[in-house]
Amino acid sequence: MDSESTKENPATPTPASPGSEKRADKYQRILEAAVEVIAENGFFNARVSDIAQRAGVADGTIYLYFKSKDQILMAAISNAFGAFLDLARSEVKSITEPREQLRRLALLHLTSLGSNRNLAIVFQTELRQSARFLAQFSQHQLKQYFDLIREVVRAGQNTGVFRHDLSDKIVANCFFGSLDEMVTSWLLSERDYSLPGAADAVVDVILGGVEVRRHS
Amino acid sequence: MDSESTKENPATPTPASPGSEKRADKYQRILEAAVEVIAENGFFNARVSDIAQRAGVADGTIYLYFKSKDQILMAAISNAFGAFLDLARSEVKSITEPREQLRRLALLHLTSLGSNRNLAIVFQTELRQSARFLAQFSQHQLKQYFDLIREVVRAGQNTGVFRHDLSDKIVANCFFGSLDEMVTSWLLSERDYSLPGAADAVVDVILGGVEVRRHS
Amino acid sequence: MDSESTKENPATPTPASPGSEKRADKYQRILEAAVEVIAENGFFNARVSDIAQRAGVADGTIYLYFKSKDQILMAAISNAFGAFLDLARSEVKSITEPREQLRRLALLHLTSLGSNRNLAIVFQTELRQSARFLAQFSQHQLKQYFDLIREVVRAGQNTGVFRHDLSDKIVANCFFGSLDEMVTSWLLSERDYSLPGAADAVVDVILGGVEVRRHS
Amino acid sequence: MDSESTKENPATPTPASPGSEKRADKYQRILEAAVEVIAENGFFNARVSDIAQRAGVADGTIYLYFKSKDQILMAAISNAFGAFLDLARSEVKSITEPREQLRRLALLHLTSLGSNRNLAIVFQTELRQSARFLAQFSQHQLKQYFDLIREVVRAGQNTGVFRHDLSDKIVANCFFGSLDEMVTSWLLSERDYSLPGAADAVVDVILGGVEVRRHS
DNA sequence: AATGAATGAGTCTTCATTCAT
DNA sequence: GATGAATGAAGACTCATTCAT
Repeated sequence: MDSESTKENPATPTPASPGSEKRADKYQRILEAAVEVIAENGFFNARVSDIAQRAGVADGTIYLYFKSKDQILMAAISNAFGAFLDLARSEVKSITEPREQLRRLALLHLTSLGSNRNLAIVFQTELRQSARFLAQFSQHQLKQYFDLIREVVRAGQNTGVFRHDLSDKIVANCFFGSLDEMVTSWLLSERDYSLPGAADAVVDVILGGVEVRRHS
Repeated sequence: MDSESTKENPATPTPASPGSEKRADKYQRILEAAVEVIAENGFFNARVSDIAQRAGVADGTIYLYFKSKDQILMAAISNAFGAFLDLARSEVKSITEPREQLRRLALLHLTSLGSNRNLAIVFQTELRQSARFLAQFSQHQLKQYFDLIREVVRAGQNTGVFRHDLSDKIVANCFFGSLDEMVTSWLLSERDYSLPGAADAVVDVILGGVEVRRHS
Repeated sequence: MDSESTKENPATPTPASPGSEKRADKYQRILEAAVEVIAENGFFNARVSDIAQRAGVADGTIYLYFKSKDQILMAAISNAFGAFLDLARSEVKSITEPREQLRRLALLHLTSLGSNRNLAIVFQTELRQSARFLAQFSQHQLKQYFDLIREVVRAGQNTGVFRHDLSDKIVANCFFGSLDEMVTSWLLSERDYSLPGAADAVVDVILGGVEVRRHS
Repeated sequence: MDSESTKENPATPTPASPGSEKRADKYQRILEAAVEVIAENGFFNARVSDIAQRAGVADGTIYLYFKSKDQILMAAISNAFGAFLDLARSEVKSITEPREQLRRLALLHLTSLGSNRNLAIVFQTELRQSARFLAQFSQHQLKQYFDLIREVVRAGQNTGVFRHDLSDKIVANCFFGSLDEMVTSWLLSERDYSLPGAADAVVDVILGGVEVRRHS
């Protein structure tokens, strides 16, 4: 995690030299192994040799696909989040009602992370391990997710279903922060309940508020 | 969560032998140095010798006060958060109106972290660096903060000002998650705006919801 | 010691199976690439894959022609020095006057290394990198060069043009050492002067000595 | 031996922080151990852990005294050569006759390296391992030795005992190269003869030349 | 014969921790 | 109690060599 080593573009969803299907397969195996090992030990305590072993390759092979240990985490997160972002965009496009759009996003968010505990751990804990990492990722991909949410919010405001007196940025922060905290809370609990099942409740709070609505 | 606010709180582990004031002073200096160094470099890249230097003590002296590097981080967080928790409890006690109580908590949350950037970094990123740390902290201290929030929520429900159809746990998650995300977002931004100034807006979303209220 | 001069000489180890001209060609290309890469990076920092790339062959192909990285350096030096030795013997044979023979050897020595900087670097620095290499080379090939010089010296002594009170071994050492140092010195300088141009001056010192000759 | 790692000043004859006599002692022990291990294995094949073991310290201790493996070699050579250079200057100052001065320098040169085989190996082989090393060392210390020789030569020319038609630079190269080659040759031989014993013979060649002096 | 992806042994360096002073 | 020199375990990364294709 030298400052030097984080300069490069973290998003390399494809192997350096495309090569055969075998190559792409090995790339994926390493990525998946990395997520597992990192989830179990944390990034700094994860040994490259453990990732190699889990992926079923030799230590040196890792470096045919990734420049450094840092790059593995970057790639794993970029890879997974890129897929999530595509899904999120599809969901939003498939419907037009802003409230329903937020509901779908919440469900996708909780489903995606609720179905892959290791990935959830990496997202909720490792991603934030350093301000540097977070800042980089934030600027590249997380920002796009926030922008998507903010667009939905602004659309809702324009349609007249959402309040105009709220900053779309703050609403997006509340929406994302609430979901994020649900995931963290779920991870730290016994996880004996369904995370996606909480989507409606969260959206209910964000949309409807906590206060009792008086029919004044 | 200023350094001033840490004078006395039950969650702060005291030095092995209470000893003189000098001892307590050195203990504090190490803790403050740790927060600075960790905020600057991240926990894993922070060297114990750097913390010692910043605190103005020898490397070995650190180990007269703390068992390990891990323990320093734990103690620093416990120490600061304990002080915060004391303040939070005072605020809640000082008034009775649940909506105002939430408002005060939000303001305290954002003020505490907004006034000490290093501490904010440690909370938002380093604390979460590993599931291990987070789990420990979560069970011991964060839970008490959540419980405080949940009590306020339930009180509001009992008073009839908050909706009964919401889980206090989920509301607490949304409340905390929203504030938490505001802090993270602020850290990653240029920080050219006042974090406490956003407290009302966040509470407004959580209390009033995003949807336009009809039948007014 | 130009690449031209290496066509045929007995000291060049030939490929395992003589095979086609293509094979011999590839062998030569690897050798030349090795000298270039080693001159640029030093033997230990020269990677076999770099040599392969420079030679336009695959990494593995190197090992069809050479047993190990060490062997490449040995072969490259043997190859080049063998060619030089052939030339040196021809020069000596072509004339009979000992002083002129030494003069021709000096000129050949400085011309050969002065016209191929990479080879000069390999000779002056890489060959001596380890006592192991130097000892091997010294016993096999350099000794023949020294023997040639010593023969000339002894011939001169027998003819009466050279002093009898000097050990031919020490004279050979001085002759070779002087030339050798001229090359090293030239390599480390800006190389803005002609190395062969210094041949006469060196021979002048060795033959005539530094002292002013009285009784003239 | 990265290009980066050779930028720093190679001459650090004293420990980073002076400290006690013990510290200086350990510094010397490491330096001596380094010369031994490097002489036996060559610089690239010498392991830092071997140097540590030979010096009777832990691996990590090496790095309290030297920045890198490279720096150890640099320091060892600088250290030894610096001492030699001081002696050489003393010798030259102690007398005034140029021929005698050269004779003393030759004797010192061969005695110094002839009495410490390991140091001789490091000088004759490791020092030249890379043009980079050689260039650096050459510019800083070896140049001073050459300058000393050249001054003696010029003094001799001014006094009228040495020929005026010779470049002092070339004479110095011949003088040094001859001695240097004597050492190399001695190292590669069985070393069953005395190296200093050859000093007079070498000086005899350089001063008197190989040609028979005719009383024309 | 040629390839080049894969291997895995090898090592420099860091730094948390200890302990003699 | 305080020091800081010393320790030594640990691990990311390189690259000569192999071998299935």
